[in-house]
Amino acid sequence: MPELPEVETTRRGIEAALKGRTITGVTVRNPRLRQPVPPSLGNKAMGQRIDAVNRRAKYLLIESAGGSLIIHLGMSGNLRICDADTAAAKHDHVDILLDDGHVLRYHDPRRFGFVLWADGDPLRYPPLAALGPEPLEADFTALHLYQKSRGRRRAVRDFLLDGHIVAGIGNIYANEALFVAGIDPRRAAGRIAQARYARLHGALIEVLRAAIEAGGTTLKDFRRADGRPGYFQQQLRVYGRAGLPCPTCATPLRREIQGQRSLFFCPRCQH
DNA sequence: AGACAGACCTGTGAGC
DNA sequence: TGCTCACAGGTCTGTC
Repeated sequence: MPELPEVETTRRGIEAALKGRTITGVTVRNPRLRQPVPPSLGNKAMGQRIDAVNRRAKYLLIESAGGSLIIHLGMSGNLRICDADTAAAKHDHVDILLDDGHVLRYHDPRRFGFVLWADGDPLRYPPLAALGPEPLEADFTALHLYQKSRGRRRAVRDFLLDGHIVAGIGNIYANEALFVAGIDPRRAAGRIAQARYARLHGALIEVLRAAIEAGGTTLKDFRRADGRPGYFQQQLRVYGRAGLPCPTCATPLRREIQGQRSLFFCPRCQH
């Protein structure tokens, strides 16, 4: 499910229910996530008062003075706020219990996500420390993209998916932004001119902002914390639309497999 | 250093 | 109805 807009939508949806609350317990129904839920998670989290709910790339950081929960939603995860007595459904793997009788419930059919605990600054957790800039923060610039791309022979779509270059871009929004910028997703990243990276930089920001505004994209699994879907799928220009007319020139959109993942693009508008 | 395949999982829809 | 196959929003690990 979740790329940056979906994780940010989730963050906004759970923040008010968590902030200022104290964790009173953790229920783990199935610890076998992509990284196993640590046995010590409950003891570490118990009694901690939640100060902030932050996001870095696609990671959610639920922070307290004594440490932080680091939650990743993988491909099919979601988080909901519900009452403690709400019956658990299939794939509801972890509950974080709160002192007001609510529960933060982690649901993930494919179990590609995880729930961890970091004792210190969660940004020092190695996968987080290695990430590139946040695309909606000021340190993400067109120049950064251009400079990082020099000498790279990989396709620009795969370059955008690399979190070390820019954080949080997944396959949907990489495809969408490349369409908006008029760039062929198969083109080598190192062979795109600086002016075109300026367009791509603007397109990424525009597409991500619009998707957050719409509450994310729900293709299948994604739900906001209150259970509602996102609505950005209605604004997708190319993703999942192979064979349908290009919104600009009406040429049928094309789908190709590259690096084991689908590309969607207009063969006429993108070069 | 960088590029790529493979691994981890379950569910769904298409085609037969 | 039921089987098999392809495919899905991510990212870590290992190999060349």
